[in-house]
Amino acid sequence: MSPKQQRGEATVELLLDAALRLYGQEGEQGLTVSAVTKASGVSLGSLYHHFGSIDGLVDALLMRWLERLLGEMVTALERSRTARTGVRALVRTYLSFVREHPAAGRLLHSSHADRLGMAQAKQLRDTQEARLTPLAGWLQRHVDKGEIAPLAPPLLESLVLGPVIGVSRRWLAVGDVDLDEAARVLPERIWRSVSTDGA
Amino acid sequence: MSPKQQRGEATVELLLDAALRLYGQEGEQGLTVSAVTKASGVSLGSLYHHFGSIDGLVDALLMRWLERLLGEMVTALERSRTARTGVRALVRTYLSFVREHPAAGRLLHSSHADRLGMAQAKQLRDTQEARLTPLAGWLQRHVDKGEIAPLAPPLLESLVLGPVIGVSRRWLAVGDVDLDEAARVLPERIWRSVSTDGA
DNA sequence: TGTACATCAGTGAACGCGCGTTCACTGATGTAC
DNA sequence: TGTACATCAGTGAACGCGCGTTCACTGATGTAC
Repeated sequence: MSPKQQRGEATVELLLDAALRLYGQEGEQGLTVSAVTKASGVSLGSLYHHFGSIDGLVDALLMRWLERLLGEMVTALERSRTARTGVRALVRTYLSFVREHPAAGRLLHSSHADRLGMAQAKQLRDTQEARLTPLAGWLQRHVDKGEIAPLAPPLLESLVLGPVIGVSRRWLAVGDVDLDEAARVLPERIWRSVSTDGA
Repeated sequence: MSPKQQRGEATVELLLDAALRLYGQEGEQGLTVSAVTKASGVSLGSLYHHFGSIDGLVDALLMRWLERLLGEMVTALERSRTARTGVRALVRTYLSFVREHPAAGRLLHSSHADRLGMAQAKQLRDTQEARLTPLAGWLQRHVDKGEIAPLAPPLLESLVLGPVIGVSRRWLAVGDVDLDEAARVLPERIWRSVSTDGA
């Protein structure tokens, strides 16, 4: 799957970069074989040599950016000692990632991502295990400590990431939301929704 | 746009129903002209007579179901007196809508919906004005009363609907979440995140 | 009530276009001896 | 260090398929007089 010669890696890089650029400009319908080859300057045959199909290329692109996002989130968590600072850091990390990589953000919210999550849930979890294990572990520790409410993990995930994704999608699609304000306000309110304390 | 003879309405109904059914079974790529005509039994020419294009049909389908969802949410709100019961009712209404109409839920979360929201934000707001005005009014009233935190409306919307959409998407795509548990747990936790009270 | 006529609704063959993919081939790279 | 060779990487013409759309036409409906 991965190139065994140096020039191969450069080609793969050119293709993935061009694909993301196109996705940012044109959306899903911009990701055609001819558009990607033209934008990257790489030949049609090379694309097929490295990715096998256009879906293979898109899957690889998704994986690459999912790994980067998860990597940043794990890093943010590892710097946090309490559950509260951790949750707040997650929220801020996600928002700044999307601000910095809007096209990647769009991609990760797209139906391609859903399709990948559906078709290859197991494979995805294997591939991203290095990222997901620390996340799950951190969560479990703070649930055990009684700081985070003992809900099913998907519910906790939705409570934390749901509003962040909502704001991100809106910022990307409509633009009528202030990311700075969101980064100021959301972390504490989201923390409230998953903490054990309170009302 | 809308049919001027009775039999026209029936045809439109057949087409929209078939399209939703296909979308539920096959996803976006199932929504082709030939698939819709075959599944509906309606001729190709009739489809173009009523909708002008396949995108026109999909847009109409989206509008129809968006209106139904918003309608149910407005109804739920009108039955609620306090901000807390209102927010909780919104959450539960959304979840039961998705449970009852999974294909429509998928459609409303799709990139088609984003595209519509982006391209026609203004037109959408005009078309759905009858639904959106009561929602915005309800929100403003309870912000004024000091029950709901005075945040920008898109942020409030994300805090309330974000987790619900997150859970719905996950239920639709992966299925590893219990909607009953979500309906039990989420309303109160979401309420916490938007209420003025507390920590 | 009857008739003429404009409009609406429905039909399906035909078209062209752009898509993803294949394939036979050339050239570059790295390795074994 | 030199050479032979297997493998990897890159190339682009060609293909076929399914897509959305057009269009000339027939039939049904409703309305005016």
